[in-house]
Amino acid sequence: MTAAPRKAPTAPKFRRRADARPDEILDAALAVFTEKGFDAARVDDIAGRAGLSKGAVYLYFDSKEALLRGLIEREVSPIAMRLKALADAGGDDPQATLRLIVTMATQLIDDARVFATPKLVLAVAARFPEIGEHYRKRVVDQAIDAIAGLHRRGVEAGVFRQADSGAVARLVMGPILLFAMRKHILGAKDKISTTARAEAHLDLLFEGLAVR
Amino acid sequence: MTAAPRKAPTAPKFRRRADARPDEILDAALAVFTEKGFDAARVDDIAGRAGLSKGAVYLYFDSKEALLRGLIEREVSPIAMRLKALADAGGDDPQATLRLIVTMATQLIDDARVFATPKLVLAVAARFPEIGEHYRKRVVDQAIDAIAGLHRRGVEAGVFRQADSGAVARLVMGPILLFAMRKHILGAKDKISTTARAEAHLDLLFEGLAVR
DNA sequence: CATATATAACTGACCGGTCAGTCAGTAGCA
DNA sequence: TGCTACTGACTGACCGGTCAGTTATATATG
Repeated sequence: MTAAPRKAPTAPKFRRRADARPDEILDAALAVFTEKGFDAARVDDIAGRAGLSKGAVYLYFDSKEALLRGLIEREVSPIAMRLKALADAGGDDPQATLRLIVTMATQLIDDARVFATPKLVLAVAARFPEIGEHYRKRVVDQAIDAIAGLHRRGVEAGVFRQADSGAVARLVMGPILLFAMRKHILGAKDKISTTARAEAHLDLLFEGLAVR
Repeated sequence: MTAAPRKAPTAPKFRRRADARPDEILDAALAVFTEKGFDAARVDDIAGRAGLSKGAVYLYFDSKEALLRGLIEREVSPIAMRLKALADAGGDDPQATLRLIVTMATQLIDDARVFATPKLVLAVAARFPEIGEHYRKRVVDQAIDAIAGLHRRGVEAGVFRQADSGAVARLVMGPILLFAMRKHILGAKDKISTTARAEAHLDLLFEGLAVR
């Protein structure tokens, strides 16, 4: 909250940090948008949390909507990267790769900060359809395609059964998303460990429900 | 939009229908909230769509927020009912019941009107946590519990493999939810038939991915 | 090192538009 | 004639966005 004085006995009212500002403002915007929604969030609140006045925010962003767009934009790339990294990890062993993806995704999405952007996107998508669509194309569909591709390679390699690859992708992602939504959006607080959850998911994923 | 005149050559400016009003207003509210979000929706819009003036809305509801709460309340029960009906259908054959549930749920949620309330809940849950929690307890968790119970009965009957019932429930619901979200919130428009999707889901659900 | 000058970073009071909620009055009905 | 359902103009608060003025820092000068 209060800026640390450097040496002068009187703390300066503000410091010049033009290059760090945009990121600080976006951090604050993500926090406030996530917790109040886009409309209910006041630019004043965002400015306050970033340690600036409202006017300063408008030095870096044209409008409240620009704040939203800039935020989504900044958050999308890292997630897309992470997805790519997950999919590329050990591409020659589809089974092990799938285990890795499920385990990591389960753990990642359990973190409220990681899920903050998806949560925000879900909340604003009705008002800003392009944001929703952009997010789907760059994140959701990338993940789905990666898993579908992984499945196809696994079928060729003889380690996966023949099946609809799209359905496989949904079977991998769906349960993880469902849990995250219950927890981060609908306020559930079950206390199963992420590893236990991933293991149970993987067991069912590979073996199915049928007795044999 | 325009009220149908009953017999008079000049259409009356309004009709006395006090008992039908609340539902009409809630219908309009659901439409406008879903399409614009809670804040961006104007009470004037809702009134207009219901064929009334804004003042009339306040004869039936205390506030905009009361409109939201009344709406969720009204929409929760039917869905809970429907879930109960699905779960109770043919309780002595767990396998067939699961097939039925997946097929029906896949079809139901494909309808934008059916998914309108869940979509709205997801959007407002950040601002009104009790609404999210209420919806989870009365709808989401009911569905999860119903499927988990079904699985346990199936295990006892020897038709399902032993497994974590919670994980089974997520494996049943998750993929359906994921598809609905992509379609209704993120604007995806794939054109797989619902029956094909349900079949692919069921195949994987029962048989899993492992080769045998 | 001290002082003057320039300018970038920032503040906060203010304006204008929007909208939830109110209420005095009007239309339909019995 | 009286009652109920309803209208629509109005109000008051709120908030996005602006801008004249202030403060911190960099640079120039002695």
